[in-house]
Amino acid sequence: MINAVRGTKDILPSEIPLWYFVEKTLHNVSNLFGFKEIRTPIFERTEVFLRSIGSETDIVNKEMYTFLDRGGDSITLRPEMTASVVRAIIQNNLLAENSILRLWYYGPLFRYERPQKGRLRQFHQYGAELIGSPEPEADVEIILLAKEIVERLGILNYKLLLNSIGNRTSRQRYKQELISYFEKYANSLSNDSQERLRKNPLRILDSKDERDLEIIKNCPKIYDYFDKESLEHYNKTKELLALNHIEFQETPHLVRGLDYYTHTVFEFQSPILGAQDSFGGGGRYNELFTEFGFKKEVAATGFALGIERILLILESQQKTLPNGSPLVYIAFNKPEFISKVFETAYFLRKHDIPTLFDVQKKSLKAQMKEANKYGVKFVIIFGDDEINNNTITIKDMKKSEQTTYPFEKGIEIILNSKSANEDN
RNA sequence: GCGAGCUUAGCUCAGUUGGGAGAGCAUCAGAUUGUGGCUCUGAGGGUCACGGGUUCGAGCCCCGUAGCUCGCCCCA
Repeated sequence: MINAVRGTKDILPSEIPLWYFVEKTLHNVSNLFGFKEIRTPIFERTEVFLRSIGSETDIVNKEMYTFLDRGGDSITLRPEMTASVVRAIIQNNLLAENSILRLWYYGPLFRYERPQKGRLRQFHQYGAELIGSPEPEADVEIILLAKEIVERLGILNYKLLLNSIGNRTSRQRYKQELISYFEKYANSLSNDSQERLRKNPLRILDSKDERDLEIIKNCPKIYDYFDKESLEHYNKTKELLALNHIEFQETPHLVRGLDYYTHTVFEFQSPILGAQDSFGGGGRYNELFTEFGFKKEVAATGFALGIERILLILESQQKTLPNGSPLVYIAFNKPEFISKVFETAYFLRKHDIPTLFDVQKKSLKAQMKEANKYGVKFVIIFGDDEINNNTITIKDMKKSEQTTYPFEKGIEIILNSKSANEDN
């Protein structure tokens, strides 16, 4: 037996209704906020991600699906989408005609990691980017969009964590202070954190190690190193969130894993997800466009949601949706009646009536069983009597009642029942 | 990259000092020969992950391999 590769999975028919529900919600809310969809290729030149994500991040160092194509170019399956979107904006010159862009995206991403609960090698994200505004209003609009989706999906017991990591100069100053602080305790830090001290000291703040936590408790606070711009941006953001009655938890140690963030960062968490409790997150990335070599700075802010993690949450909340049933099953008695069956099915389908019938030469009884299993509303029965008299027997499966009509009349009844059935 | 646990029928699992491979659900077929759901009867389906070893004998003990799951790192 050949299995799907590690960390990938099939989305089976029984799961599709929930996916549709989530996708429909994403479309609707994006639309409500005036965001337009953008679709980019699922692979890019490796350079796109090297520039944006940060060369010291784990994503770049050990998680990318990178290969040389037949032309010798280094190609990478996208591990996130913001970089692709920025590349597409620049390449297509989308900022020439708009000073601001409201974009959303949805699709599969790839990261080479050990799979575990809520973590796959191919997974899906929805994301939205508000590009062209440095104002806190934009950050808040993004958070409002995220929250509206989360609420409409019916996710319970989630938390919104908020922090700011300031602008570049503030962060540089803070980073220096952090390094000199942690160096004093370098020998007491966990191995992971000693590594972080070299590569990305900010991430020590996010450690779960108990020894680290003890040391982190008294470390310098980032807010003390903010310059005027950073402080004002952060305060204004919090103020606007309060204005919108958004509850959040200020989390000074919230540091996200991608290097391109500035100022606002935030994360949505759910307790049911276990070790990976974050199902969405984002923040501001004012420096990403210049990283790409764009001629001027473009302020931007955005977020992404992990679809599989959202589905885990919804499943834990027993959220299920019915799989749509065909309306009509045509059962018949003798193989030679098949021409009548095809003819009737053709007509009904032309009139948008979902119709199916047996293609295994099953007994009438077995056909009824199958009809029942599919949950159809009506079974049309063609037996000897119906064929000989040009009639049609319609059985209402719910009421368990059946009536024989002249053929034309019976068909009319089916057509008329469609509108009444449409709300499921 | 590191650590732990699991792997018996399509699915969920039971298998008690190592000696008969089982249940429920699902599937299929019957229960006055045109008709589903409930009930009853019956049937099919397993090299007990794979490969070695110990033993008269292994699903059960030992070693190895693979797969899955969970955790660390990191992230959605």
